[in-house]
Amino acid sequence: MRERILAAINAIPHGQVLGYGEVAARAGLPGRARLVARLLANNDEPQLPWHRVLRSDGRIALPEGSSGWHEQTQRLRAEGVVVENGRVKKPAPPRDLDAAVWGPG
DNA sequence: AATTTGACCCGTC
DNA sequence: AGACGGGCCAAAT
Repeated sequence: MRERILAAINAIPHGQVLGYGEVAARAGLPGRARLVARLLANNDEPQLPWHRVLRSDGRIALPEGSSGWHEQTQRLRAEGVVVENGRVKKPAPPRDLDAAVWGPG
């Protein structure tokens, strides 16, 4: 299942972000958000786009001021994501409502 | 083995 | 927006 979660995180498109819960759900593990967090805390894959994973509030999960916090903030900004005061604005919502309902197509 | 801890989430107030 | 309680599960004490 670990690979499942890693795959879900790897599946996050550039410039888009996802919540732990959503990642867990996409990985087939609804309610196991903490498990995702655990994996990231023990992330072995250096290329893993962990910076695209946020809290459901759109806030960065790491404590503000910590190196990881800066890391995630910078990486997100590098992808065009607007980060302010440790929180992400508009957590990459679908542009079209139809697309959200009917899927990306 | 019991309790605490941790990159969390949801409903409710 | 923020605070509370309940759920979830594996590692660390």
